Amino acid sequence: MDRRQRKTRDAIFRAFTGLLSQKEFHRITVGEIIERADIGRATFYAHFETKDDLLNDLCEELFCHIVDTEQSTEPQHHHIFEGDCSESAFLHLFEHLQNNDHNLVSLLSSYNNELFMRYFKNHLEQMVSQHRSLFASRKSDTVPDDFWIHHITSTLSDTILWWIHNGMKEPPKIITGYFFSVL
Amino acid sequence: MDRRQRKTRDAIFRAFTGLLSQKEFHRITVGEIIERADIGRATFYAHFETKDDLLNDLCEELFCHIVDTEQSTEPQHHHIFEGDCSESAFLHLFEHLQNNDHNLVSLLSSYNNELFMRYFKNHLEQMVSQHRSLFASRKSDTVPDDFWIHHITSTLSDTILWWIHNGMKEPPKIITGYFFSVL
DNA sequence: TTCTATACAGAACACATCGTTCACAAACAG
DNA sequence: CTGTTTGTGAACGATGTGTTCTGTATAGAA
Repeated sequence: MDRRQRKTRDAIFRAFTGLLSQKEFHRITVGEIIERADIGRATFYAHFETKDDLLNDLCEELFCHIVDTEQSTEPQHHHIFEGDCSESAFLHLFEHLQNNDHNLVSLLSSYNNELFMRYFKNHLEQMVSQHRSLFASRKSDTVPDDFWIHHITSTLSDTILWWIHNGMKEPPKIITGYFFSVL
Repeated sequence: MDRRQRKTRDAIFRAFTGLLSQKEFHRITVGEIIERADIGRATFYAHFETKDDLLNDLCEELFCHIVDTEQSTEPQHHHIFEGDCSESAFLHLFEHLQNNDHNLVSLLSSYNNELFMRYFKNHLEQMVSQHRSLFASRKSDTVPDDFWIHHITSTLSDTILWWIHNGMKEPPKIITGYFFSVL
């Protein structure tokens, strides 16, 4: 990819995430984005069809990034964590949010938008499904499987949002404990 | 209140809820609303400052309605329900959604918006707080009170949304059962 | 380095939507 | 009937959108 393209694309993303942490998505104008990114109007539309397109691409990028770091750093932590080794995946998620992914946290804490939350929950549901066996013992026989998976995912998502909105005061280990305590 | 005011106000609400079940809030224009409500542009702005204002008022109206019917119909069901009598409040909520409140269900099932969900969750949190004692025995000592209340509320909200998005196939009693099974 | 393709700048454009204004008509209350 | 309130319809400036154009600068290949 052309170096120029990369530069402007990054500039647009930076400007956009900055604005997203300040105001709701639908209150952000293309004019603000290009002013902050210091690019021409036509340039913006050369890269993205609409504002929604930009948001889509940003989501893709953010969650690609999460998956990458999860897979690359998880093995290192496996032997450090002294509990159930499958639980470490979730502990690691909380740690990652606290230490690395300020962009993601900033988006989750501010005016969240529908599309972004959909991406987020999809990602969490994938993760929960992968570790399904971990929760099997906690499941009551009276609820169907799809409801159960949905419930775990929702609880994880709501726990993360509660944590972030309360300033992430609790250390990741404690939050992970909360999460498993209520299941 | 003037009969004319009531008529136009209702016409605006009808047009607005109809449109809300078809498309996202921020894609709805004032032009569409007044065309569907068959009123003049100036009339709309005589009743509501902005589109957001209209949404606000609609939310107020919807949740006032829920509270009214809850309080008026609950006593009749108390002696019919054979389980714990506090659980009947939640059973009743599910029944009410299935039988009476098509407007609310339609809004919850379609493109939901931030403001509307905030109202909804606030209402549920009030309800959960009122019946706090019902959940005390299920609470683990390791989680703090505020997290516990938040978790119950989220679970209730997510259960309702899951139910609606799956076509409300399960009878209210079953769903109430699911809700209490996962706590 | 030189050449060529392509990305960007900057301005102008038509278009849609917003929220306001005003003069006039219709419905209301006493 | 009479004065007041409410709705009508058209027009307005302001703001944002997405496109188009010409000229310039830069990347990457020869």
